[in-house]
Amino acid sequence: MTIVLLKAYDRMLKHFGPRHWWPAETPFEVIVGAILTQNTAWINVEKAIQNLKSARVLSLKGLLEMPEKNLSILIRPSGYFNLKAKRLKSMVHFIAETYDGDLEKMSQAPLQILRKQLLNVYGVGEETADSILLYALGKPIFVIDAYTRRILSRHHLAEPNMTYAQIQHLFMETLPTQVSLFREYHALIVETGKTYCRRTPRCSECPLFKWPPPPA
DNA sequence: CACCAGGCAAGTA
DNA sequence: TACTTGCATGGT
Repeated sequence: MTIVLLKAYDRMLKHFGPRHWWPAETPFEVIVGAILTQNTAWINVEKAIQNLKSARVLSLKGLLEMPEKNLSILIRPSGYFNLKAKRLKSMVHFIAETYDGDLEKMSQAPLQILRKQLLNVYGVGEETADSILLYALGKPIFVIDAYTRRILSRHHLAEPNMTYAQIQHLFMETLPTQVSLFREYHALIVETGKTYCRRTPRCSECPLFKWPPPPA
């Protein structure tokens, strides 16, 4: 499995080049984006983020002070706006209360402690928690998303009914524990997924096509 | 027009 | 534990 995953990485890297993810200017923006992108096309998240920037509230203090109702109007383009406004509020309250609003301080905490705390925040599940840990806080944990599942499944490397933890272990017990690798690998999976592995795929042009084991 | 996009929580059995 | 459903905009 080690060779298989590293080979897949090489192919995607050669095809797309380094991604330098996550597409955000600050760690705080990563956290906001991680919540806004839940089951949502990134293009719509960009519009919501831009609205927050234009309103000059894309900061912990800005979101803390803004009424939830106003916030929901700004993030409207990202969909589920009432729900996500509540989730963003929960997140900034958690950071303010637990780490004094200091992401630098937050990133000093141990990975497993942080992960449990994040999963305890309303609106944060495993993927969102791990995205924040890896891309905002620099913690070595591998992010599993819909594209990861779909790509592995189509190449017969995993069953569709495997749990998040099982897929995550597959990567983390196989790859060297390195933040830069985990970041780049997941970024390449998303790029490959977006371009070639949607529900209606373009397998023949995918960098992982005709590579063992091939898609059905 | 129908379908889908980088999930999650709450409800049901 | 293992499903099902609501949440919502914008692009194809």
